[in-house]
Amino acid sequence: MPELPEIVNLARQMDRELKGRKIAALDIRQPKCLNMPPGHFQTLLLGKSFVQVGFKGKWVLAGLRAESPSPRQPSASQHGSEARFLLSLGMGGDALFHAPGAVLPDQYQVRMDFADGSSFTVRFWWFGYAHAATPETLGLHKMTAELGLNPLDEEEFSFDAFAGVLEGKRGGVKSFLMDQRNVAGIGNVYIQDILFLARLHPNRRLPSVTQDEKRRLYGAVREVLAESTGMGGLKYEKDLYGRNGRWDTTRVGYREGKPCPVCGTTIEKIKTGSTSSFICPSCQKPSDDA
Amino acid sequence: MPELPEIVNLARQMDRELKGRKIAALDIRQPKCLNMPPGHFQTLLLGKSFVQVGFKGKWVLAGLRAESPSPRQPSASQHGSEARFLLSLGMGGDALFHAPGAVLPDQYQVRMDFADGSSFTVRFWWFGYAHAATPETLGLHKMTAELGLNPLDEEEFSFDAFAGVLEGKRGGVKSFLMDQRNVAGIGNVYIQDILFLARLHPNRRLPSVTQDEKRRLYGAVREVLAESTGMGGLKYEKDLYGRNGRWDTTRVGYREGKPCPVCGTTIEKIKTGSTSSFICPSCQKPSDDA
DNA sequence: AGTTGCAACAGGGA
DNA sequence: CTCCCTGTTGCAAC
Repeated sequence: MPELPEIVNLARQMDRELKGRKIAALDIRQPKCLNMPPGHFQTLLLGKSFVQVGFKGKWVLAGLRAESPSPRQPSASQHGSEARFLLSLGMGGDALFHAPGAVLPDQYQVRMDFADGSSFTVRFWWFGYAHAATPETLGLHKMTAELGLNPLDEEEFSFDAFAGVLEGKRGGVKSFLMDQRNVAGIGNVYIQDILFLARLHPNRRLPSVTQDEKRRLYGAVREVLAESTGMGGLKYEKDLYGRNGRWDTTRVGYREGKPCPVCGTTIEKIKTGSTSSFICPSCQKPSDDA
Repeated sequence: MPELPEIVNLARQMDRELKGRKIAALDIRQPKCLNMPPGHFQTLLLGKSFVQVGFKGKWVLAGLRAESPSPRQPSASQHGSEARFLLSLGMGGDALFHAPGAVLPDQYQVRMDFADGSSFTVRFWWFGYAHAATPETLGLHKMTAELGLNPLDEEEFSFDAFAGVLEGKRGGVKSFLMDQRNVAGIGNVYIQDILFLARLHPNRRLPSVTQDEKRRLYGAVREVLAESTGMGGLKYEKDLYGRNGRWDTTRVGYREGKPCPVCGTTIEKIKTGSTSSFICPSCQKPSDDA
């Protein structure tokens, strides 16, 4: 579940399903994916319950709290009672909920067992992170602290805000959108259809992008991400219950050799920096500077 | 007098000529070339006498001291009595000594008048610096503090030291030698003949440079710089007394269209990054990676 | 299919 | 023909 639409849906499901569940046990099979020694990680999370689950870019951010021994105690006196759980699926993988008694998968990097017998397993295909923090250290968590605009938030991701982040940048349009410090949540899947809809070549230099093209790009980001989010994310990715999404890269992404849905020209796969891009050479012409 | 051979000769002459001379007045016509407000600059240098003059890369470094009011006073008690004068001619210019009564040039950025009526003028063609420091702040002077090996010092610039600085670097051989943090004093004039003698293309990647080629490169650096230093520097540059040097770029530097002195092939002028290079396309073949 | 950190590189400015 | 600073790009690592 790499990119923003999948993360949004996963976080929403986790919020509903995990809220109130108390972490009774932690099975950490790959300590390397943590940001601290396993013992410290356990100390931070064990015995705490999920309060709410949200997202930030490609990260799931969960807030947990220890159940107050005396409910009338003011929260200020509950030292160390709050924690944050931060999850990044990296290049893919899944995060699954298992009802009490359900069969657990063989492979996972981290497993949480809840007090009621249900479980939560996290499996990475490659390079994922299961991090923990306190409210105080959350700001020091670089991978989430420096994330840029949330493209699904209409207030935050206004056209003016988008144009403001673009201001003065000189690189290519693809590397700009994939830099999580600018806009948070776009990866190498959704970028393909975004650039196709905006009719921009991936290597197009930002200084030459016109106001009209900025508008198209802005609209394409919103359209593609909202569309997939509404369809439960990519059809190749699984949600919290192992169900696949319904969105497919129906335009150009990963469709080399097939015809462009607009003009019929054969879609090409090209190398752009260290990543691959899929373009319609007719709809997304390289510019003089691209 | 941009590069090391000219600076070495200038510093040597300044050491002999200026030693003991006391700065009686300072005429600062271009405050931008200083590293502090003119008033502070004057406070540091006025009334002090040159003690010795040396060099570091393309910089002339002079030590000055206030004459001790009581010669038997230990130096530790003479607070603020020492100063450093740092001079960089940038892309060219001259630093001239004028005997008492001599006619001064019309144009200069900084003029020093000495107590005996003699003078010293500094003129930049472009971007030069006349800086001052105390013994305490000298280490904070980034432009001189981070300079690398002195290629004219046989002890310091041993082949092993040279190979040590090369170790692990992955860029091109020209940008390596022109980076003053590696070896200090080589600019775009001497680099041309150095690379020609070493038979290396400017863009040759360091990881592919063989031990033999490293030896050739090391020898070429020493040979070219020592040769020019012994001839008083470049024939287009002037020394402290306005006299030109005798060294010319006799091999390939700035000789596009003329024949290579070794094989007769026509010398080419090529763009290498942001600087120009002059090569014999036959003697300095580009490698697979260059 | 991702992110970091570093080295190398390019552009603008003094 | 110089240098510094900044942003960008490429590479290796996890």
